Amino acid sequence: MNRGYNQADKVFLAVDCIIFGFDNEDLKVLLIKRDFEPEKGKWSLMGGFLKKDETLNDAASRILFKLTGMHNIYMEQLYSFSEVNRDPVARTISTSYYAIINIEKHNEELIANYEAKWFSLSKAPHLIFDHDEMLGRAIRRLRRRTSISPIGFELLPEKFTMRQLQKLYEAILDKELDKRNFINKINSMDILIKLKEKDMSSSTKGSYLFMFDQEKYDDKQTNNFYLKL
Amino acid sequence: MNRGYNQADKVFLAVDCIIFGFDNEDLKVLLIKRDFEPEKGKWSLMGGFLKKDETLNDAASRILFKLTGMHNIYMEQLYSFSEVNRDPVARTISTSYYAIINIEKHNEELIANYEAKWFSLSKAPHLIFDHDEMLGRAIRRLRRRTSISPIGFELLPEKFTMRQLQKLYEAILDKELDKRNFINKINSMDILIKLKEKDMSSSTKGSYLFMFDQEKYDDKQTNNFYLKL
DNA sequence: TCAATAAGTGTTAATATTACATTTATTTGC
DNA sequence: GCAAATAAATGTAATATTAACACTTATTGA
Repeated sequence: MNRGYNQADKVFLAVDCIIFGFDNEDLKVLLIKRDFEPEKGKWSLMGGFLKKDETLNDAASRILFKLTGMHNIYMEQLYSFSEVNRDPVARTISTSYYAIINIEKHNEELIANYEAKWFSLSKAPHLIFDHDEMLGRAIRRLRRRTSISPIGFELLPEKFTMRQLQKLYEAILDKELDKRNFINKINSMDILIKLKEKDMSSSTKGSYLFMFDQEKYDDKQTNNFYLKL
Repeated sequence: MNRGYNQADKVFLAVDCIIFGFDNEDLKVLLIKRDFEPEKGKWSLMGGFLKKDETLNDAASRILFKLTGMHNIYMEQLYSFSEVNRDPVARTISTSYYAIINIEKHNEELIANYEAKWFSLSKAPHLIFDHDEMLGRAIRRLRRRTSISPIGFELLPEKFTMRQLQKLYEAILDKELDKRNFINKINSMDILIKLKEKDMSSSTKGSYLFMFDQEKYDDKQTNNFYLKL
């Protein structure tokens, strides 16, 4: 019977990735300079087409790997964009994913191939198609995620100082936080392990390094809580 | 150049709708009995294919209208499902939408055509394909939505009692709420207009009827807040 | 040794949330 | 017409959470 399966309604399905990173100062997004038409030379999110035998998640992973050389990147599906003329070449629906990676772990060469660059959110250029909206939604989602699940594991080096973690939250939420209150709240989440080691780079006194307690972190990420910052 | 636009990768894109309603007791979902293969005779979400010249939102509206006879239904895109073999007939990706409607306003005839039925969430049957997962995600999203934007306008009659509103929240959140605290919190949102009229059906004393203040309601819906219940 | 720098640390006040019980208005049955 | 029954309406006190706030400590280098 195959009711409704009309070949004419078939569409291209693309995946576009909003890749976030953190350089200890700003929250950044990785953008590529398109080297093909349409919109050649303009800034864009990294994307690609869904292939016959892969899921959207597979496609997103593949696309992320292509640009960063990294596997097992944290990512989350965001939203599917479907304006009829959003892509001038052919009817294409695009499902956006946001990913968060450790900015130091990506493969520089690959990034250079794509003429990709990290941009602070406040300095990101205008993007092609509806990519600006994709980015906007991703930022909102990321901000909201801070209140229902811990964040940072994917964005920070293995060992980090409390101040680095605070700067990360400040960058994501785009607001300043009180040092003492922040520490108290993070501690009450009980996801950090305080090391004996100190980081001496930022002060003469040195500051203790922390690691995430993987198990507790994963648990909090799965079983949502509520954190007000 | 049309890099990457390979005809072979084109897919069918479907939209499936999770339609919520409220009968003053339970939160319900509207399901249809499939009268076509595959899975003929089984319960399913109402769905359809994205057509050439419409957006996903358009498609969802069209599908909702087909089943309920209603226009301008509140709805929200949820998630796109893309397991390779999720649909046994052809590679089909499905974007799910959840909608909330006033259960008394739908068109009974249309519903009968589809052998559709309202099910309390706790009594919903198993659904075809990945529709159980779609429903699960929709419930979670609806629950979360209660804490960031007001709810009820789409689910209640124009005039309603405070108790009805409370029952609605209790049904959505699946937990009992304290009457006085509930009233205080709802009042602090400042989205209701208290009428002089009373509803006499539920008690001898009668209880005041309320309406939503459309403007304030819309404002709260747009500019999120946080409501803890 | 002192000046400079960032780290580390607790308490109090304000606000928000929860728990909780009595009175009121009206109808109906005696 | 009075009593009983029913659900509505209402406020306060206790507890928990959040926000505001400033001084001491360790260390380096001038």
